[in-house]
Amino acid sequence: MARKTGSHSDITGPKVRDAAMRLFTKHGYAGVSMRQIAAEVGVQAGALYLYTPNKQSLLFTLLLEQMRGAVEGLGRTDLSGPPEIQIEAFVRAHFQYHMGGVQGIFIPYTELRNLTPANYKRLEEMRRIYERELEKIIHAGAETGAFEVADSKLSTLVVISILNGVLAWYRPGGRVPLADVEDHYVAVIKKALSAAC
Amino acid sequence: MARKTGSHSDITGPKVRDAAMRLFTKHGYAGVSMRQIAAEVGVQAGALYLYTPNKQSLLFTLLLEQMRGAVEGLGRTDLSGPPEIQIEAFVRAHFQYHMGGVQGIFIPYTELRNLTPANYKRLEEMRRIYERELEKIIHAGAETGAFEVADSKLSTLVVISILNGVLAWYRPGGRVPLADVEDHYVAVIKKALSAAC
DNA sequence: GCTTGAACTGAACGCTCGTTCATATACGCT
DNA sequence: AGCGTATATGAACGAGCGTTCAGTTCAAGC
Repeated sequence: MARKTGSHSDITGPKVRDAAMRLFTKHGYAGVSMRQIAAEVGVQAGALYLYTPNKQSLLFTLLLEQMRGAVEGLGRTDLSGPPEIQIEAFVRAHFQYHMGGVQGIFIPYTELRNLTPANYKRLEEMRRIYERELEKIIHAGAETGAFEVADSKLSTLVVISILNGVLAWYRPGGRVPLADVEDHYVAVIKKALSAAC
Repeated sequence: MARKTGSHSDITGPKVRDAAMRLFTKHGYAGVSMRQIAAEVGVQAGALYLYTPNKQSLLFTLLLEQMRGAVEGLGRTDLSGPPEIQIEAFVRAHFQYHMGGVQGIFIPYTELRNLTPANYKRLEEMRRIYERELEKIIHAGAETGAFEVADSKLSTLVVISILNGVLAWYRPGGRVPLADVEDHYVAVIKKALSAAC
């Protein structure tokens, strides 16, 4: 047996990425073997190497696509107007890209630790771009008095961690619809940045 | 060579737990080998099995101690008074136990996925106790009108994820002292639960 | 000082890992 | 219809995995 009927790289390629994405998300990079990914695709392990030079590169590519998508999504977002409006747009853009993707599969940023130093550095730069955008909003809000934040860098870290925290608990098909969760987070973050009542 | 000079289980035992804790936290359960842990302790891999029946049990024990400590710490906390005071006490208790431990090493709850189903179930029950305590506070606040939350179960999830998010980014010795971070989180969570301004 | 048991070594076990490669088959093109 | 190549198999590689164990050494009690 060798090549299978109906096999095509346009089909198998995405299947490989999907399977890797799903498994990395569920079990973590170190907890997933190439043979597991291959089994999920319905192929032998060796065949994966037609689609990726190695396991590390597979993770890196997926994370890179994710980060690029997030940054691009932010680029398409209208971040004008007063800070309260800007922050809402940011939160909604973050939600839309991170949660609205293909059936809510998103490799957590924790997996960045499994990258080689060189690969890590590359993604870290993209992440910085993303977070810088948020920091600008918060800083502007602090200047105008729209927000009450003692330390805008600290507040940025907190808001980012709040947003990423959704990935840790939200599962599609749960009791609360995603749109409601999004609204809830918009409200929470706006209040968190606002002046105390 | 066999037994080493000055060797004693009272010394090696804690060393094993410390090393495992540190490495599991940094690289994740699947990313750490027994030989790595042994090397960190300064011992051969076989010697670890004097202190744990297997790798899985090592993780389980550590996570169990953590959860038990968290629940006990909460038990020692005075959770009386109005909801705004209660929630502050809860946040501070959470911080004190999760961040104030031995040089800030704390295995993230993400590692729960590496437990066997039986072990997972046991810890999940303890976590439920912990979160139930928070939910009671939020629910009480919603009843009295001290908090403005549309869905107290959802708010509980969000607050828990916010609190656990600290572990993802905070590193001891950073720019902002831990006490300031704690105050910041107290303020953020109180505002997040409060009525909109 | 001798004996006994606790603490550890170092080698080995069977497996699984990531990766390579000779080989085989199905597809696309002429 | 037949050729070339894209797509796969399946066996194999060395390395590392978790775990076991016979053997060795140190420490402590009599």
